[in-house]
Amino acid sequence: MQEIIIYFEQFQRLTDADKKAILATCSLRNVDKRELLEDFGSTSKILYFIKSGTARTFYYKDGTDVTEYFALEGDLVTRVKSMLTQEPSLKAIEMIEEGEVIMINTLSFFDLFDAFPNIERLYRILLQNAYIETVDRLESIQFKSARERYEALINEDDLIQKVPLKYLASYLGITPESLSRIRASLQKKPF
Amino acid sequence: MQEIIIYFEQFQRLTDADKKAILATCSLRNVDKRELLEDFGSTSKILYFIKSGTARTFYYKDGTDVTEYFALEGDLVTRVKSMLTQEPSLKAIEMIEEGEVIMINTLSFFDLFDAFPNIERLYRILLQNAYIETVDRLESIQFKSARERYEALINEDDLIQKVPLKYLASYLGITPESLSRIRASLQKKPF
DNA sequence: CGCCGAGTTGAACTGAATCAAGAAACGTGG
DNA sequence: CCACGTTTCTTGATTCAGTTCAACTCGGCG
Repeated sequence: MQEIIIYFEQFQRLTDADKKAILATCSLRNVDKRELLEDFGSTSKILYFIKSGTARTFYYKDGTDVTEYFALEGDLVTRVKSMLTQEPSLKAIEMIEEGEVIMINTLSFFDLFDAFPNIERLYRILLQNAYIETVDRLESIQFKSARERYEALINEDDLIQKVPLKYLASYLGITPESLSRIRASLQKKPF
Repeated sequence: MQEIIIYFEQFQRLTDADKKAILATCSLRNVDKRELLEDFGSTSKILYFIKSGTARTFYYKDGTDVTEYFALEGDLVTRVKSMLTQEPSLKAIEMIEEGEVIMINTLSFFDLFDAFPNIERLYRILLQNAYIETVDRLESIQFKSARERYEALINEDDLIQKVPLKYLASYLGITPESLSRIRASLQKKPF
């Protein structure tokens, strides 16, 4: 489970004791394609790190499936609001491609804060980054056209192209038909 | 400056020592209408609490003035990204109505974290709340019509109705003309 | 007063949604 | 490993919310 330590150390230098404490809150899980990491209605107590595979958080909005977020290899996922408020979530986390995830027990993890200040700092930085990402995404939805948003998305990580189109469409806030047309038009003039 | 303590205690119980430490990082400022609390290009080192008056953060997007956020009486405002990353901001904070603000020196405030765990916790909660608010706003922009967004906005705090229409429009991600039409149509059938 | 920015109203235009139908890809069972 | 049915993706025609551009009105301030 070293992957997660390597990931964390991008943001905050950790001592051996820090690392050991973190690893004690973690466990591994293999997940099949289509399997749910977390189901609707439950309260989030786990933060997932995607070792391999692809996941998404999604929910039903007026009966249609809406993808809120994609987690590719090396990303963290959780149902943020539920994890932060400890209220049941209306969202679920599903594996799009089978893979392996590291599960961080958030309650044990939060308990480390008193004894391990680096870990609390790390957590704060993760939270800040996620926040900034959301603010940026808000701006992009508000002021960019569907096409610009799609282009920005594949530029930032082209792995995302292997995700089924219908999931991508709802993530971008457009219909699958529109996304299909955007793709077709990019084929013709990809500049 | 008790107002800010009262505000904070909604989220985290504070000892007298906590309060004293917080107040030592605060100062007061009277601000005129149209005056900038923070100008473009500077790096954010202050978190503002609006004692009275109204403020907004805004920036120029392709030459047009875009309001990112409104802060009414009893709200906190800052240029989040710049405050968190300590990079210069392309945004500014302006007073829409003259009033009085409490300025929290964030660098001193962050320095309190080691000695005052309650304050670090408080900060984390504030960050979490702001994050959740942003996630909700993202969802509303993505899935609600302009009219629904406007209705939701005035429902949550009708003080916002006294803000000039053009600022409201860009906040909602629509043109002033569209907002004017929405208002006109609500006059006719306000149900 | 008269000007100027803010708000309103109208008409034409456009990006994306909707509805509908066909093509391709996918997986499951024989 | 193929055949069939289901799901996913594409393409077309139409509609609609919101934009753009332009002209006009109103209210406040010098």
